[in-house]
Amino acid sequence: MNVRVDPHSLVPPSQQLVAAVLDAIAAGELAPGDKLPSVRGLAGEALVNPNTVIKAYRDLEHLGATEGRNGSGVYVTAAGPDVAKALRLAETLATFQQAAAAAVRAGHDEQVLRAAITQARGARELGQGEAGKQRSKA
Amino acid sequence: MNVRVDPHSLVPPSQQLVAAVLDAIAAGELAPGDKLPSVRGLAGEALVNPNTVIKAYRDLEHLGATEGRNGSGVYVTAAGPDVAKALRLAETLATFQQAAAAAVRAGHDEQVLRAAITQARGARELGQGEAGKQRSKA
DNA sequence: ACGACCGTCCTATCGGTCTAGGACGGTAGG
DNA sequence: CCTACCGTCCTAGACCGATAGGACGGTCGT
Repeated sequence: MNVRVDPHSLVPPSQQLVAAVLDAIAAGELAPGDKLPSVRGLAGEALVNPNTVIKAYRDLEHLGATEGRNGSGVYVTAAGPDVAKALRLAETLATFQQAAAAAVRAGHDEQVLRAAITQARGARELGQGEAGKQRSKA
Repeated sequence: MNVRVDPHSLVPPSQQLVAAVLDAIAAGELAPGDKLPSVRGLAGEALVNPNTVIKAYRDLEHLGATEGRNGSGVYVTAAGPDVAKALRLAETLATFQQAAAAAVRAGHDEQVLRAAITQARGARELGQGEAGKQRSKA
């Protein structure tokens, strides 16, 4: 799972962790019933405080994507993939609309923006292969 | 000028003010030599602290878009429009690329995204008329 | 000269977030 | 049973940005 956390970003580390976990669930990297990394383990890997991971896991539980079992671990719920995908669809569309409006307002040519989309799709198809490998290996 | 500041946003109020002023300069709403709103006036209008406006004005001066004259006011520099346009072009393209990549990764159809661009362009052409009126009136 | 307005600076405080470190009880495998 | 690991909670502190309020000197029209 992608656990890179940028401490200089405007979006707080805990939210970056939430997004990373949701991405992993939506991508099928974490399936329902799978156990998430331990609080201390993920904290060490992402170089953040365990309390920050706790907060992220609590947010994920409130979203219904995961459930924590005391003393055992945090697990992906059956509804996890649906929740993660729905959230990502809504969020990314909203931010994309804002970004598109801002870019158009700044004077960017529509053709340049379309090219950026095509480029993003191309870059995605390359990375998609790796994700599939990781899943089949798990 | 658009001085709406969202206190709940992740981007700090001072940066929102910077963006709003740059937008106004890039749109021609504020021409070189024009005086920006007073620190206290803008603070009252945007419902923020005068110190927050001071910080925004200082950032704008560092960018080279404005210059403050002690006791008189803050004025748009000759290079202001160029600076503002260049900044907006670079910033909006970067955020657009990120948003596009995220949207594609989330599974959005390329056609949906293209439609969002077209829609943004349509919305812009409507608002552009007002901006032109305001400028010709000034 | 005077008064209103201006930008600037200063100190103190508050709120949110992350960090630090320790403690508790539950779970599970040997 | 016992040990290791787990999630959870707590207190305390640091940090950053915005807020609050006051003070200073410069500018400009009258």
